[in-house]
Amino acid sequence: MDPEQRKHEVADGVLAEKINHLRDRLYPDPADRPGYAKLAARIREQTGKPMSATYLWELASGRKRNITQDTLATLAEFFGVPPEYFLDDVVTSRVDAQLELVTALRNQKVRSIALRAEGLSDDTLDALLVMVTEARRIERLGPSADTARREPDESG
Amino acid sequence: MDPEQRKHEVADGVLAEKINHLRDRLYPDPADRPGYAKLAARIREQTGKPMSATYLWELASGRKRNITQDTLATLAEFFGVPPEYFLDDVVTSRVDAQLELVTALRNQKVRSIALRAEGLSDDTLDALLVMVTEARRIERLGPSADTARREPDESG
DNA sequence: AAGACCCATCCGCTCAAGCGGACGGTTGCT
DNA sequence: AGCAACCGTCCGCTTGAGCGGATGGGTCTT
Repeated sequence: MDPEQRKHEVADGVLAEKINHLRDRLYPDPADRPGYAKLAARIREQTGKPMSATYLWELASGRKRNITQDTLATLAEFFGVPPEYFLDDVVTSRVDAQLELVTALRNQKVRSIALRAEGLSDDTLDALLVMVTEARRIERLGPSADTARREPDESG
Repeated sequence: MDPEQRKHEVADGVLAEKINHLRDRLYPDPADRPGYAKLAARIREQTGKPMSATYLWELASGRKRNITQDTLATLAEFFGVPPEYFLDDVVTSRVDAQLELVTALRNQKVRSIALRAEGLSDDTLDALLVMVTEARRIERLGPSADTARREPDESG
């Protein structure tokens, strides 16, 4: 199975899967693997922050999922993962889309052009768009990643 | 609490600052800047998730700080930043560098121009820079935020 | 067979996350 | 002057995150 599709269907219970996965990885031997009571006790000892066995089970079984920043930080600290580990979901794709733009804007002159284009009239922007597209053709560059995309928002 | 051994001390206390910073970046013009009531309404419209004006103010003023994953995702989605922005300082500063551009790039056409300008030769970029600057003068727009800045990066 | 543990699961409570509605102050329009 | 709209701020309420303390069932010793 491809791991890209499952993040859509089980987007609700991902947190539970991640906690169980981290517990299994931290205690590979099922014989030595502690239950939620002992695990919560160890989290309390190691991090100094509160953590109850009941709530830990509720999280691991998917009954509760909307955790606060404090709880998230506690789990991340104990399992030795960055806090972002627990919240990478469908938003990741949107970040990727932004990264594409960030790559283009690494050039200082491209940045300047973008900044100075802000606020210009629609007609002027269209004219500039024609120019830059034509310049691309002249310099024998392939079409930009933008040409294929169609985003129907941005009221203005 | 225990203010002794926290590694992300800044990330804890300054959620309020981050929210205010993001609001100021998204609405650079103080005259057009909405209050918490209108801002919350826009968050609701744009994300489809609930968000009250009172709670938004409580967050921005530092009265509440331990937000849940849902609220965090709502804010991140609206402000166009990765959710880690509110957790990690490193991510915060890295994203902040881009936010100024994101403000300008809300316009779809400006985005397209920036994407297509990538890879063009230096001479062509200079020519485009002249054109867009001239267009600004013709349309009676003030100088962009970029014109005053001198950044000594991008050696090549 | 009974005591001592540990397990997953459940019930019910506390308290803060989150919200609705109001208050007084300021700006601007008529 | 009045009204309308918006602002930041406060109060009190509901809801759910998070927890303490049962419960019953399994697996060891003795």
